[in-house]
Amino acid sequence: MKDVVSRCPIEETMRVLSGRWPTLLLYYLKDGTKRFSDLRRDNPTVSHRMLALELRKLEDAGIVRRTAHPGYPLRVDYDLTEPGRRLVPLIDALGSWWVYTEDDRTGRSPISETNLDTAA
Amino acid sequence: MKDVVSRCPIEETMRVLSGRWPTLLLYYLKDGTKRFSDLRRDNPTVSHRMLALELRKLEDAGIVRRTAHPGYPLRVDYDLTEPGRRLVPLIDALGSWWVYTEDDRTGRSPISETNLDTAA
DNA sequence: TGTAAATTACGCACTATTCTGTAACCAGCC
DNA sequence: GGCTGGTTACAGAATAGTGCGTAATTTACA
Repeated sequence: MKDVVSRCPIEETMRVLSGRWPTLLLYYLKDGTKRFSDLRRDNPTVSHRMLALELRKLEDAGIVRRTAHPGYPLRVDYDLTEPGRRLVPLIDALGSWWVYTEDDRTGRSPISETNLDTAA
Repeated sequence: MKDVVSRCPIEETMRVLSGRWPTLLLYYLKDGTKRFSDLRRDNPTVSHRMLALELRKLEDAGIVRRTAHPGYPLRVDYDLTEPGRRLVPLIDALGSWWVYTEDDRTGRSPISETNLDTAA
């Protein structure tokens, strides 16, 4: 349980993306810059604490950029970094995979092994 | 915490892939059919309980196929389904993303926003 | 030849660890 | 005092690991 520092990039990636919120936040942030309160509104089920925690995790991972504006009622903007933006289409691809393979996964197609012509 | 049954395919996908083991198992299974004990050998840090649990989760998700051979000593084979195999390159892409964006994520390139020429 | 031990893929109960939410509090400025 | 973003303290829930039990057959060995 220490921290085995797996050199495996897939594991590293999943360490950041695992959980319920990271991909959701990516989803909302791809529209552009958002504030803390915007993100809470976008996703009312995330708690104040979780949002702060997850945003910081994504920031530490270099996926999200945090910009604090000095001044009165505090203002902090969040947006995706370059790497973050490059991640978005990959996440989308996973969503497409889910939709596209639905019949196969749920066993609608009993001969999922034999349709070699459609594969590739 | 009930189960909000998010209709979002990305959330659904992440629900299956989240955690430490699913992508790892996918990684080992892409080589072909493996037995329970093979997978334990491949990844000595996973407990047998976790392995059984995760394999079943992947099976339920339609990503992994379980084939039990009757008779004792018990023998069970695991391999990827069609959807599972289609998932592999997407997972690999995440790994590549991690490696490829490393400099940007870790802040090696202070002008990660301005190198528009290199992007796309 | 008989008995004990190993094998394989688990299930179950118990414990340790981690995650998540609630609530309260803090900061600075109107 | 109110607004915004954030942190801490605590509690309960979810998750993960350890170890034991099980099945029927093979092997080990005296």
